[in-house]
Amino acid sequence: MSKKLTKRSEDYSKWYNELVTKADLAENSAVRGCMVIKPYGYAIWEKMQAELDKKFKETGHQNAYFPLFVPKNLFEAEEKNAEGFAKECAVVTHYRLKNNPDEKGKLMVDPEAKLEEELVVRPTSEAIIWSTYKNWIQSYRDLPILINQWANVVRWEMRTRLFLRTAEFLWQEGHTAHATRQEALDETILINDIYANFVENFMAIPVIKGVKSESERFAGAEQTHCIEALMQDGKALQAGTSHFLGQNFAKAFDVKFATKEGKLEHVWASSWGVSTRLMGALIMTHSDDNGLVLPPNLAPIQVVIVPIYKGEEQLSAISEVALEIKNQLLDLGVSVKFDDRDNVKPGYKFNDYELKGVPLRIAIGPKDLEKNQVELARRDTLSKSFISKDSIVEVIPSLLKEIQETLYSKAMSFRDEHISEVDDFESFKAILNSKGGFISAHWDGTVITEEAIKKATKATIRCIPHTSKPEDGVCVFSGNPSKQRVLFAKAY
RNA sequence: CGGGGUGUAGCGUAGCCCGGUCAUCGCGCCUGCUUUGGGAGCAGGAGGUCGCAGGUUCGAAUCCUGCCACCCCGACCA
Repeated sequence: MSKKLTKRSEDYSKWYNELVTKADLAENSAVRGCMVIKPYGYAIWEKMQAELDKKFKETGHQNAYFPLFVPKNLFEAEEKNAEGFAKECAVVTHYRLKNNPDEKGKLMVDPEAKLEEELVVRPTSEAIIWSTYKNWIQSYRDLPILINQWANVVRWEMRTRLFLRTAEFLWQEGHTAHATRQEALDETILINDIYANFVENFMAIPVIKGVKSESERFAGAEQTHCIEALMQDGKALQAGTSHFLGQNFAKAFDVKFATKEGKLEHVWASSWGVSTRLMGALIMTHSDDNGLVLPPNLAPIQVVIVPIYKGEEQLSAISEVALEIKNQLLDLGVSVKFDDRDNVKPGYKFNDYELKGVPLRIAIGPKDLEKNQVELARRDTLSKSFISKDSIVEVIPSLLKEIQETLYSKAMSFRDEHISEVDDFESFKAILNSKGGFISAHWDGTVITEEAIKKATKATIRCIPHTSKPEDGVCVFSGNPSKQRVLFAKAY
């Protein structure tokens, strides 16, 4: 196995796969289309979870948990939703195995143990949750219901990719019920804003907020709000979605409530989610040929201290200083690792922590002890400098903050450089195939045109941005009149 | 599900056309010594049903058939 990563510019997919496995985030599982998230990767996910969970609770949401299995008759209740997910459902049909009489030591599915009602492994939980909400809601006094669950879901995708599209993935899904249309709409937008703030401020990934076109909308939703990010290869990635479900699920599951006036009405709903796919976005937005680059807010290790020494004596002298620094930083809430492993050399450690994206590295050797200094290296810029040992406590926290901001603004300028305003289809195709990124173009609003563009270019409408101003123009494909620009891109 | 490719030690691989000391090499792992300011060196060592099941043959990693898995490109998707 070569020590260096494949270069990003040479083979983007290969670079990505190597990075994910070599940085110890995750690996392919022996189970088809599934992945194993390793401790280092999971630590990052946990930080993301904690931050999001805090935001949900601050806005009045509660966590709960619903079953993994959805009886088929419940699943099919909301027709559009069922239809949208039908092709990718794993289904439990039996509940027992038995010894295979023809092959010793082998098991077989017991044909006697066939389930009368098949169980769908949830690809999303609207059905099971709404069948439950039916029992929880009688009056306007029971509303709103603001519930989130952290769970795994299964979608039997044809082709999978670490973090971005696995057969099983972890996510949070919120499911809310409201008395009025407006309240449900407000919730939908509130959550999309929470997602945007989280992804921008914590993950340092700039996003575009908008709504999906009809054909890209969640199955069973009236409106799908989303945040769209741009990866370094010029492809877009849907980073989160928040759906306004109207009364579709309430009608499908017959969920009604008595209003103040004593009338019976169907409740209004939203659902929303982000998944471990965000890990993919994190990796693809910031990383380089040396490996992962983690924003300090999400880095499980923010600072690593590497000693450089000959012999026991030097090591113990350096350790003393290193541990003093470590404790000072821990007191400031900075997570620090002192790597005093003796079986690998400093150069190995330097490369290893660069691969793992640790934002700051402190190296301490005998020369530094003499000069009362340390060597400080930034992961994002790969630059090194010497700072006085006594200034560490001031420098590090502000530097971590600076790195966080630098990563964001770097990603932001890359993103902005890759939004092209285009008015004819030839340039549309040319730009899409040369520099990629988002293409802001007029669209006549029809599904037919959207389909035709997708067929011709593989680009889809990522969203109709909230910032898109009304502007008269003609559709880049059909030449029909258009009222505003939308964003196209090739997407993951 | 269509088109292409791959399966050899924990990882990455050579060998396959042309069957016969062919199981190769690198990384990693173990032991010892020397090393330590950007992926250490030397010496010794452990580790393999050559994806699975059949077949052809005196003899199969190599040829044939079937199956399985994975990867890439389409269709599908967060």
